[in-house]
Amino acid sequence: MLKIYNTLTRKKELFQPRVAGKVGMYVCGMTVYDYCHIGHARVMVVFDTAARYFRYQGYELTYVRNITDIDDKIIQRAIENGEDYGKLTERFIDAMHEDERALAVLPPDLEPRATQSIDAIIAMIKTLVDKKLAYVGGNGDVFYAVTKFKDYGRLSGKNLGDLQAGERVDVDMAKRNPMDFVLWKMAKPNEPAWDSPWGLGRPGWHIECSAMSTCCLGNHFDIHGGGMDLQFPHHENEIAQSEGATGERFVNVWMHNGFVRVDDEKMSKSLGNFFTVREVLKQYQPEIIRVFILSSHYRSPLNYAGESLNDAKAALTRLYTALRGIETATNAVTEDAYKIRFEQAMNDDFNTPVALSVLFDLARDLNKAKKTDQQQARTLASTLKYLGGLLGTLQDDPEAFLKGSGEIESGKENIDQQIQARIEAKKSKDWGLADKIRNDLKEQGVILEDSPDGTTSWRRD
RNA sequence: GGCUGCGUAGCAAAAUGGUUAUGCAGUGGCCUGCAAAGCCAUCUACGGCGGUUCGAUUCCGCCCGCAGCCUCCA
Repeated sequence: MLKIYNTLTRKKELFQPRVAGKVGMYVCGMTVYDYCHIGHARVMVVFDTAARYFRYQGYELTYVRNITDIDDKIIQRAIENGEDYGKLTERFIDAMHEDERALAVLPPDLEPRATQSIDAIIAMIKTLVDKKLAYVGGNGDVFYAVTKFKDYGRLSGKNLGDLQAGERVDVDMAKRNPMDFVLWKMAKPNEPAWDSPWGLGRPGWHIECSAMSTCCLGNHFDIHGGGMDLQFPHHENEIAQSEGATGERFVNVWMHNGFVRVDDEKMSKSLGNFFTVREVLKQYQPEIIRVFILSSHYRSPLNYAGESLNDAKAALTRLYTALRGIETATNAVTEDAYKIRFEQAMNDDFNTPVALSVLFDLARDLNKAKKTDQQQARTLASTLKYLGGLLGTLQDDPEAFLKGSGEIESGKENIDQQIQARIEAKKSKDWGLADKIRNDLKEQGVILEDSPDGTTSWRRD
């Protein structure tokens, strides 16, 4: 029985789909004006893992993750670059999809874009204006009147009184209440704009998610996810908009993932302490990043450091080393004991660190079986690969992972030659030469491993 | 200031009212020409002070420290 921590109730709850056997999940995606960093990668990997698990559990899942392709930052970046904003967003959408594929993140079922959802956005704003939940401000922008929504602040545990006491809020005189937020923003000259009942302009950030999620999944759906920082005000505002407009409950379960940190500080664009996915990929194989992300629970902070990536690499190396040289069959019988433990972990609010620990126990068993019982070894290896697959890992050929992908062929040939030379040296008991070859290769980052049968295999350090 | 959440061994990271997490690193052993890998054994814990309890790292209170949100941010 799957339990999920619901931000709304601050408790783990038994997951009960609105419609038996079906799940609708919406996740706030990227604003595409720059490359994805590791924090974005975490959202992608975390919810991809959840999506995979829902499907594994037999649910018919509709997974929606939007793209914010119009907002202030995009416009600003386009101006800085002297680039058409549409060209800019296309570029970064492509880059995002590339990163996603690298991290074995399966595409969501629907990926709506703000600029392609303008009609739905305008319709929702219109409803809100008609219901007097929204008004046109002094500057022509349309605002949501937060005081008209009784539950405002419930998700983030805030109340309007406390918020208004905050002094850092820039009071916009066009608003009636400082906490009111913009639904439709009037265009300045030469800005991208769409026609609306309130004039040429563009949607505010919060409304697009309300419009796109209800469009794709209906007024009321199961799960809404995103980073912790979106809890307030973004998700709070979404609730106000959607429930205000439809009069129905919006979302049953709110899931928020924790941040990636650098030196105990949030990794973010504004702090400038971020590492892009493509940057990290130059140094580490993509699967290492994925395992790094899954090695901590999705709600916990995840500290980014070279050391942590190295840990993930070592962990993954152990698993692939266990799988090395064993035939795995896709339809093979799986070891139920491990499968059960794995599922128990995942059922407990997607506890991937525990799920991974099950894989390590399995690997130990597999290593033992390799020496004694080949049939059992195959079963365990198949189970390991199968369970790993549920986390989106261990699907590579073990040799390919251990030898490093994108290896230069000539490099490989050279290594093979050296290994041959060393085998000859060993045959003539020239240990000095044999050790020299091994050390030379080690300095090139190649580690040799002799088998009892006289053959030698290698892997990258 | 208000509201969330966190504080676990050398590092990372989980669970749990009494019994092995797990990965890396360390130590001893097996294996090996020697290594590596693997296997076996093993050492390092639960921020501080009180309370509840037969018993608390685990529940409660207070304190200290840290982070996040309250402003665009995954």
